[in-house]
Amino acid sequence: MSITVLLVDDHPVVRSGLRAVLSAHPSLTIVGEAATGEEALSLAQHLTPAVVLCDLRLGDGIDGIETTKQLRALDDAPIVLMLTTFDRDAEVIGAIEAGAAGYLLKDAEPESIAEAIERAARGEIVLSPEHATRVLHGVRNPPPKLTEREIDVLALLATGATNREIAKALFVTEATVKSHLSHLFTKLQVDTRSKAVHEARARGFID
Amino acid sequence: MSITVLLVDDHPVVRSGLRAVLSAHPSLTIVGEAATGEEALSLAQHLTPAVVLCDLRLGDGIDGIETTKQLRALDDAPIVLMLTTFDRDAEVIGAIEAGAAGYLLKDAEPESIAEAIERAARGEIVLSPEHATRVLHGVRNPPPKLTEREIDVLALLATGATNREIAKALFVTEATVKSHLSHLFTKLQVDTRSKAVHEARARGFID
DNA sequence: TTTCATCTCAGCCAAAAGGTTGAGACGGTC
DNA sequence: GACCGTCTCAACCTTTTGGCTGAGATGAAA
Repeated sequence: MSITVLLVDDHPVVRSGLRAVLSAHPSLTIVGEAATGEEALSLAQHLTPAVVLCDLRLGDGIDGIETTKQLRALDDAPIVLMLTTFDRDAEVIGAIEAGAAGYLLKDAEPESIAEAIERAARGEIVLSPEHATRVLHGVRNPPPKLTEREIDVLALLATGATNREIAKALFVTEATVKSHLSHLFTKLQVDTRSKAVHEARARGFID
Repeated sequence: MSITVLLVDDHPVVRSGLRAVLSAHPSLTIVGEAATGEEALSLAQHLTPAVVLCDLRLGDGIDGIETTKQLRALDDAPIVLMLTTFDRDAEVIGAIEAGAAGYLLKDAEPESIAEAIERAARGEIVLSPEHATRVLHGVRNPPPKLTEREIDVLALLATGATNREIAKALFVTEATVKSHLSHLFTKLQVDTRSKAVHEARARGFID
């Protein structure tokens, strides 16, 4: 009995590569490909694959995390494995929270990708030791929840904006910006704007 | 007469994808694959491919730019096409300066990748209109040359370090750090450390 | 030799950033 | 109604940053 797999990646070349690599395994059958999250959801409903291999970044439209959430909410919910180029703490944790059964790096060997799919299909959680550690750590030290306004400030901060510029852009006073910044610093455990940007980047809050 | 192509990418999946996509074109013949720059140089000498399709980032070892330089210095120098996920000004210009005949984004359609190889093999320069514009712009506005010490400071700056921390790390006084920063600001045409980091990132000086 | 770039450092001053405390308004929740 | 989180703002103060000018040491290049 072959495991049915749906590939989701916005890069045609990567899809072809995965298809080439995985079709060498008789235990896997690729039943479809999607380039966007929307397409993935539509195809998953029609094809009811056992496993969806989904890129975290999907160009336009909904992202991999959101796609995963919606896939897992389907009636015949497939097992979802996230595939990505980089590994960021916040994203790994986000993927697991969204219902993904695992998180794979694209530079993995073809063998280990196939093996991961098989293990996931058997109901196992597939994480590298480092990822597993970080997910557990993330559960113990949950990432701080930033408010909408704080994220607004953070986004502008990352562009190098001064408090005055941020204030003007958000239609508030500098005092308000400083207040948000103070909270951000506390939540991110830093004491300068530059460190805040660095930390936020490391944690995956910004790109 | 088929165009011989050598694939260079550190991701096995991407190599398989390119092979699958390009082997559909009878005018192209893939004669080899390499996962590192060193391997690429060795194979290029033995296989003398007409075109080398080379990823810009190659994990460990020498990077795509350096690989390109060395490939172009060979006796039977192949035409080099850079393949990359992101497009950064400094990298596009760097690739062209290193002797690459073009710069392709990985999310390109398979058709356009094959077409680009054919055009490059005919001696054309393959750049998207936006890239061409930016390369020309880069020639008119050459990117500022940063000194070693300035890059040291920049690297620490990007981690959110204060002047005092940078000074301590580099075994100089804060005055010296401020001096380097002043020069950096002038060269990057910014006026705050945060903007400097943002600008340096945008220009590809740091990741 | 002279010139030039680089790296180093100093002092001065104004502007920006950061810490602290406190507080009003609003909406949702218990 | 009381409580809490969020967003908003203010005053006060210290530290950090950035602009400016100037300058000594070194080494490479013209």
